[in-house]
Order: sequence, then structure tokens, then C-alpha cells
Amino acid sequence: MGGGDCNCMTARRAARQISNFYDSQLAPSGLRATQFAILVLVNRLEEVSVNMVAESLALDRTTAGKNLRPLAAAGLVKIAPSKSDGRLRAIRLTKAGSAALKVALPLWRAAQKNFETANGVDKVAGLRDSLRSLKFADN
Amino acid sequence: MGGGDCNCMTARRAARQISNFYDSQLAPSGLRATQFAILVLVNRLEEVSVNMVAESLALDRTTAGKNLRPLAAAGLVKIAPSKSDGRLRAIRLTKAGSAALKVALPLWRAAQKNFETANGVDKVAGLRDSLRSLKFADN
DNA sequence: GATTAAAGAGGGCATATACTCCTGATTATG
DNA sequence: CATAATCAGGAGTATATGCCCTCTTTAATC
Repeated sequence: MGGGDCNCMTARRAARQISNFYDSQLAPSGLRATQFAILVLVNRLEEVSVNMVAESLALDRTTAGKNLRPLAAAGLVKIAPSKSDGRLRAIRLTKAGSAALKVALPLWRAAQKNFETANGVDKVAGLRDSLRSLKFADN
Repeated sequence: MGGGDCNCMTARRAARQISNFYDSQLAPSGLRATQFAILVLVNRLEEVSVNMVAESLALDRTTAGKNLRPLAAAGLVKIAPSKSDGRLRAIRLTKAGSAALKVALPLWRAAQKNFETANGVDKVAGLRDSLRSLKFADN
């Protein structure tokens, strides 16, 4: 039915469904899937700028900045002007952010496992590969 | 990089990229990809309710209602209480909506073709199949 | 060294998405 | 028939997403 042959709607619908599933699995941590991904990124890089977040997640720069706000408001990340470059915002995990990540990590692993069990490990791996290697004509 | 092994973030990122691509291709029509999909649905079924839109696109009920508002505000669809069932809102395409669809259709076909040329017709078809057949454990 | 170009980030505007709570209408049940 | 269960939407709240414009700060140019 709705947009069955449209690549865009098919991708959007799948992303919504997967997001809802991961959000529900992560709910006990108080994190949404997007927020979890940002925390993982900040945790791995120790200190990032808004643009680095945007680039890493293939997000618009302004979207990255806005997605950081709930995390900053919840005290999970600290955003401060960088000492070395006044243009940059240095984003770092707080203790609360680190704790939230510790709660969320096993939930995320369970979500991954559930999703892959339901859909086949190989198929899911192939799907990730396909989605990651998509190309877009630059108009 | 960002969420490389997370099925959720991979799907979300791909959906964003595909959406941006289709949005840019559809831009001359003044329609976003989501709006185009709704117009196509309304055009095909002649008259739909909000819940039918939601079900067809696998959207939340309230989201479907909100997505219809820009279309109604732009005069592309008309939303009126149904005579036969007082609970329903009867959604119909207006002349302007029909005209917008006529403009958008070839743009959408071109977007599909561009996307499939860039990524391989077979691979894209397989991708759609995979995404459409995803299963989610009901918790 | 002063001017200008470039880069980083925020604000405003609009759409997209889902949840919770609430209202109105239809149908089922006693 | 009255009342409850159900169905369909709306309002409010919050996050997610991207565009444009602007401000600040750094880098480049002369």
C-alpha cells in the first residue's frame, strides 16, 4: 500500500518502525535511540564539537546542535566554549551521562540481538551494508 | 563512525539521506516526499480517513492528522466530516492538489530512476523488499 | 597590521514523529 | 433504552530534522 514502490517512503517507514522498536527497548534508560547514539559518540571521542557530531551522524549541523540540547538540559553532556578555538563548543560526557550510558548499553545490545534474531543475522548485516553504501547523485 | 553497527542509526541515517534526495528532486513541485506520498494515497483511494492514512503509511494516528494540516492549509486536500459516519473525516484531493500531483509525478519518477541508477536496480529492489518485510518482536 | 574570507555555532521557521490525555460519535450489552 | 466499550480525532508536549540568516571568531590576503 502506502508508497510501496517508493524508495523514500519505504526507507522512512522502516526507519520509523526500527526507531520505535529501539526507543521502546531503551526506554528504561530514559534515552531515545538518537540520544544514545550521540552519547556513544561523545564517550568514544571524549571531546567533540557540534560539527563533528553532525558529520559523524550525517546530520545537518543545526540539527546536531538541537539534538544536543535535551542531553545538555538533562545534564548528560556539558557544552562549553573551547579554550583553543573560541568558535568551537567542546562537548563532553558528564558523570550522569556516563551512568546513563552504562544503563543503556546492555539494553541496546539486547535490542540489536532481538532485531537480528527476528530478521536473521546475515540479512540484517547485509541490510546495514546496503544502507551504508548508498549513493546519491549530487545535483 | 557514528552508529556504524547500530541497525537503528543506520536505518535513520539512510532514511534522512534518501529523504533529502527525494525532497530536493521534488522541490519544484513544492511538495516534500511525505506530502507527495499522502497525495498519491488520497488520489488513489479518492476518499480516505485520517486513520486510513495512518495505517497505509504505518504512521501514528495523530501524526497522520498533523501531516495532513500543511496540505489542507495549502488547499491541496479538503477535510470535511463524513456524512455517513460522524466519527470520520473525509479527506479528498482538491483541484490544486491534483495539479500539484501532476507536477510532482514526473519529478518522483526521475528521482526513483536516479536513485536506482546510482545504486543498481536489483540492489534497490532487494533493499525495498528487505525493509518492507522487517519483523519486530512485540513486547 | 588591517581588511576580508571562511568556519563554527545559534535563532527562527516549518515539517515530521510519537506519546498522553481528552472529547465526540457509534456500536455492543445488559 | 441506558450504559459501557470502542473507535476516531484533537490538543498539548517533546524530540527530530533541515533550511535560511546572522553573529562571532579564526584564518587568509594584501
